[in-house]
Amino acid sequence: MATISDVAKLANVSVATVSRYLNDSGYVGTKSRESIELAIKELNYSPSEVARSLSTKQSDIIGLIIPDIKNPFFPELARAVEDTAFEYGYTVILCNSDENAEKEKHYLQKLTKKYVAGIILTSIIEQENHRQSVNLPIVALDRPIQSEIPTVTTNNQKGARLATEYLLQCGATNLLCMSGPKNMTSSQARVEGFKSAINDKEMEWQIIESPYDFEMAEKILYDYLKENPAIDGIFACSDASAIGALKAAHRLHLRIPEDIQIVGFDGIQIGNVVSPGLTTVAQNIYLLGQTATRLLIKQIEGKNLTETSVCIDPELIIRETTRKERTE
Amino acid sequence: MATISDVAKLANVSVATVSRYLNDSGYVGTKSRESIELAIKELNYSPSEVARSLSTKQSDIIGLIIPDIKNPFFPELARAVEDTAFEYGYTVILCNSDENAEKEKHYLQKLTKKYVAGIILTSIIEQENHRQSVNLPIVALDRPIQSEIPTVTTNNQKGARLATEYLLQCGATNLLCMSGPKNMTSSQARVEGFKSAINDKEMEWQIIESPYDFEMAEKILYDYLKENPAIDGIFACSDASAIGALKAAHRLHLRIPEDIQIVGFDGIQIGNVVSPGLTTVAQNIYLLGQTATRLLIKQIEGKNLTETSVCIDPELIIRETTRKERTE
DNA sequence: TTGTATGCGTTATCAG
DNA sequence: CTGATAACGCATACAA
Repeated sequence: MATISDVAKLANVSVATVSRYLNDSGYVGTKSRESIELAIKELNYSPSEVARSLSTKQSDIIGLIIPDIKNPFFPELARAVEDTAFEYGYTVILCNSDENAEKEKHYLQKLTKKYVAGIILTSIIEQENHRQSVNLPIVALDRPIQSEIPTVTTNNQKGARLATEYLLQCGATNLLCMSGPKNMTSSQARVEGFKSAINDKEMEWQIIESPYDFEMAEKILYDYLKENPAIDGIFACSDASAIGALKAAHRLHLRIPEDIQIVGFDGIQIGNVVSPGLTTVAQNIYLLGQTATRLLIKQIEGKNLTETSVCIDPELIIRETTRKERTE
Repeated sequence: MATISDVAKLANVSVATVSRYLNDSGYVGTKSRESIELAIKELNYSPSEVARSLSTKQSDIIGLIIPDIKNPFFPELARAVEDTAFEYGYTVILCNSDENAEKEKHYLQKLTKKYVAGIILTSIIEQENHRQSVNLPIVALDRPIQSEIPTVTTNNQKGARLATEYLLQCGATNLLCMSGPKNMTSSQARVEGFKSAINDKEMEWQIIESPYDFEMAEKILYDYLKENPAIDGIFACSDASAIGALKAAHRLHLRIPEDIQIVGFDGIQIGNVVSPGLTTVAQNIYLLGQTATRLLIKQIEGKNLTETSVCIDPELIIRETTRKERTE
């Protein structure tokens, strides 16, 4: 690996000049420029980012901390982040926190030691004072952390309301809301949305908690539906649990959507391959990741943020787990 | 951020001693040790990995280059890599190459500039001399690159043979093999496996090419099945195309598995949520990633490899897109 | 057992 | 416009 001083020697100039050329900071004469360019070609030189980092105390690495890339929501998000990072010349380190506070902290520290330029965080830890422990640009994704930290989220409440209202329009009269883990603010917001749609309507409804996991959801719902056969509409706070519900309903020989209707939340691809196709409130996952990354890079590059937080509207995608809307 | 010399000062020793303590290389007296430990606590010191990298010309970063994290095969793989890396104290940079040679090269160079410790590569570029262009530990994953580079793959041929033989046992008599892109060696191997199972049996069979993509596969197969209604068994070289085939068959009102049977390849999660559940040749994706990472780390740490390449057997998972095997 | 000095590859300051 | 040179934070050979 050739170094900057190799280039300098070959080009008969000083390293300072080469450095100036590389970063086009300051002047560099035409002659010098030419010989430098030649030397760089000659030596196939390319600057060491590590040395550069040490000097500038910055790198072009972005840390992305998510719960689990296997969770079907995150690949698309990660992809959006990586694409956007790539576009701006950054590179991303992937960290799976498993919703585990210890692991999350570990990564936060590790990333700091690497002089990463900034961090995108999908965190469960809400009470923790992240900004204090790491003195870096951060943006919270999908789940808000603290008021001071820029956040990109979906309008969960609105989405949930949309879903629930649609379910009612489609004739459901006895609703079940499958919430996510209680400590997730996004799940809380979705439950709120559900309630706001029910509002004061006189009808049967109930809420149960279920993890965002196919199999767990299936198990829980199988038992629950057996005990509560009157339920004819389900709003699940995630597509994962919606699909679990779908399977449970199948096992109970319930016809979908005739006997029971289901609406999910997230808009992950699987919802479209399952049959019947899952009606769901789709988050704009790609936009979410892209926006977060752009917000982060703006911070990194010192531009002050005009918008400190952004909330993206989800969209109801109607497929086959709901009946046709009645347009009387 | 405290530095090593801050610690040295506070502990009343030299930086060299602190450094020795940190890496426990060389001697360090009990007294020094104690005061150093104290100072480190005091200052909440933690060494800069960047400076360390510059000095040692090594880092604890592993580069992972894959086609697309959105492709449902890769999240699990990436997770395995990350888990294993984490276990050994490494960290991973995620790169999506989009099967694009330019992008792949770009990342290869970029990673080199970062002094990454090694690279795990799922490459399409077979003719390229990777090892030459980057002088780093590399291991090829899923798809072999060059003979000299350690490779971790699934036994594709064997898996495909298994699948095809099973299809025959289940009574299929007119087979279609949906291959992947021609230039993928893994797809080639699977086609070979298919052929070897057919061997000299007198029967109808044909091969068509289809990308590993739900929608494309569905489109292609819809047209094809319409023209060739006699086909009663499909071996798809990927679960993605198998699922596409499933949807196409649905649209044509073919009953599965009564009218047409399908076996996929990969063992991605979606295969289990789709209905009917997809019979498939499951790769041990996690083991694949874990093995590759271990192999890489061994190289990085200078241990010579006893096994330069490993080939993992896949497993036939029987679900509902095939009929019961006839045990006459 | 410990400290000094030098190098790792860049950037950046400050004289020329 | 250009060139020394200190600094970035750490590792390490060599002395002491």
